[in-house]
Amino acid sequence: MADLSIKDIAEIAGVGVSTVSRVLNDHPDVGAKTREKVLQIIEEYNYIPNNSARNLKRSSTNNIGVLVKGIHNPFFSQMIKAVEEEINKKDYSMILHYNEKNSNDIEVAIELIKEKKLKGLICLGGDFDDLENNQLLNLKTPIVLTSINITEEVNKDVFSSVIIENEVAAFEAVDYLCKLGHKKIGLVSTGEGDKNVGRLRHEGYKRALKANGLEYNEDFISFAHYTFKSGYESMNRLLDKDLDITAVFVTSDIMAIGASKAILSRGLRIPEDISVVGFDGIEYSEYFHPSITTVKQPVEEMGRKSTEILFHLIEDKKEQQHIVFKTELLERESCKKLK
Amino acid sequence: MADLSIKDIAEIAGVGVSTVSRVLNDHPDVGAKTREKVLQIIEEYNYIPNNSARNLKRSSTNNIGVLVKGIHNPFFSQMIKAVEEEINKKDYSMILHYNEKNSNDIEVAIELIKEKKLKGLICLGGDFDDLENNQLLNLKTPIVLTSINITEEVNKDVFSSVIIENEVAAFEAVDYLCKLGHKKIGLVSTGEGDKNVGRLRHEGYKRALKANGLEYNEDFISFAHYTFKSGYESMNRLLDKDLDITAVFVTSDIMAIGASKAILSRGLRIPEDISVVGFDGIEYSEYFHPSITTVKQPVEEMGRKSTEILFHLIEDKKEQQHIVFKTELLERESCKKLK
DNA sequence: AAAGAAATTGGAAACGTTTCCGGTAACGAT
DNA sequence: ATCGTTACCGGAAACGTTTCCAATTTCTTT
Repeated sequence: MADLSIKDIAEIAGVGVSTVSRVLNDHPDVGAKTREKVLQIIEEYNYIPNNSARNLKRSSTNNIGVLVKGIHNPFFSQMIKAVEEEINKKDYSMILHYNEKNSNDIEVAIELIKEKKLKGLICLGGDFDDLENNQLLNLKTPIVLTSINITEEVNKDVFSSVIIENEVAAFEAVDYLCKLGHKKIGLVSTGEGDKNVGRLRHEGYKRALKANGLEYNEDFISFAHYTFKSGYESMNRLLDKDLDITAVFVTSDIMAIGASKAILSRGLRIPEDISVVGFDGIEYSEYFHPSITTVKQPVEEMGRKSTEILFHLIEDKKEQQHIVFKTELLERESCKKLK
Repeated sequence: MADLSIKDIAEIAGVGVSTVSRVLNDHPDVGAKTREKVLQIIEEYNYIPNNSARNLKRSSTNNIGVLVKGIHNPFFSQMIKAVEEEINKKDYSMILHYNEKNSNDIEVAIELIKEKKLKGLICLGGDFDDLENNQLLNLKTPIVLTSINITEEVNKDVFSSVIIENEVAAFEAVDYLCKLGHKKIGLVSTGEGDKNVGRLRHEGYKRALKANGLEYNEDFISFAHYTFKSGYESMNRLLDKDLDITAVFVTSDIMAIGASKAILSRGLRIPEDISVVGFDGIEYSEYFHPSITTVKQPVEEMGRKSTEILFHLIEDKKEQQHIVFKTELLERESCKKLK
């Protein structure tokens, strides 16, 4: 049978449609007995309100967009999962969209918001810096940037954000290697084009070297992007230089796994010959052999918090929030103390 | 400014709203010049039709549901990506939903379809066997099961499916080990509760042993579910039995990585002491060290095909399709020939 | 040129909600 | 009994489309 409408329910319950609507939306002025009866009929006939009609009338949807740059990174898969769970609890729908590597994230976001009439958007990774004439601002849709570094101070009034202390975290990681006695520490990191988290991790590396009286040398840097393969190749380029590095900091776990593979494939040992520290704390790094010491981001928490902020923005129209999470260095098998 | 409506466009273009609607929907009977003019106005004013109104009128949505069991498996992440791309090309929206480990997949599917008024559903993994009184049938929403084995013949009229030859693929994997001279081959596989692909891979293992004159022995079997950790633990249980196995077939790559980690952590070598064959062909198995020989599923193709079938079902109301893909054994570093 | 057919167009109803507005009922106070 | 207040409720308009139907224009055919 065709779906029941609110009119049918009203008729069955012997009340007006507006009354049913009020019950449905928890509006106050409806008598207790009437409310009870209507609720019972709804239950009995398994009535589900038509969302399209609702959305049309309310001129908005229940759609939350999630825009992801770099699906292949399990770090984001995990985050998506957490986000989905939160969204689902509140009876919104998650519309997932993956961004190509070279797409203009801002443009895609705008189009997505307009086209799907999104009520809010969460962006996982990507670049949202070059905001021209407040395109995004005047469509008034709340946006949360997660794992994205906002460089322009002014943009903090446009977006909310959830992030970690990338610079500090990287500092701690490299400082850890220094304290273990390493003097020649390589860096495998995302390129200079990366104004986002990659740059900050790079900065942390620099600062840690300096703090430990070591010289920063560009020869020790090799660029990559967020894939196994790129980490592998980048590490190989670094090793080809014969710099006798004893440790390497890699700014993401999947790259760290690629890099580790490169090291091991050459017959070098981890950590005996080269120590490795990764970044992210995905499960993969724990099950690599040897397990990889890494900087763990509280990924689920970050996902949940992002969603929570978004709902605040949507429901209460509060001002933007900027949350910074702490990270934790997980010591595992991939690092060795030099004597 | 508020969004333009079709009425505004009609007015600007000096035509009736129905004409604009016809242009929008590629209906035939509208004159070439009028069509041209309307199109130009639409372009100029950047008009985007209101989807809620559309959906209401059409009494359906553009939402394609994707129901995933086991997000943590990168095999599915990859698949989701492929599916998303296809869905996006056709200007539908993907609504992603993750299923809990112990949820009733059929119930969730039904609820999802009703609640989100889905136009179609793709299920990645899960269990859709115990179909009671055609609950799903009479809501008439096309459903494609991917990587799910349909055991009840009658259900092939209810769902379409995309799958690989699990039994054959597993046979080939184990046969490969046999041909390398292995006599004592362990199996790490999903439990007996798994009526799905796990069972078939288990069957393939059995048949390969038999075909090579080896005895099937339950002692050599250890059960797990699809996580790194479970693969790790399961392998440890197997090794604890001191059966002197020289090879193990693991029915998914993430489990295989966990299992390999267990082997290596004991100081055993791969492949010198134990050979390992995995299943799926995820990228990580290539970057594990040693890289893991595995059965590669054409995951992107499978995702694309699933979506394609779904669109056929939606648009042409064709009959159900059941596609079986071929797999490929990728020989890598984790297997050794016994002399 | 007239008639009929075909192509093109506009008007209006309908989809299922929400919400404004007004109305009735109940009740206490006078 | 009348009035005013409050609580509760129903009718109907409106949201922005699609589509049926009828009307108008254009084209063919004679």
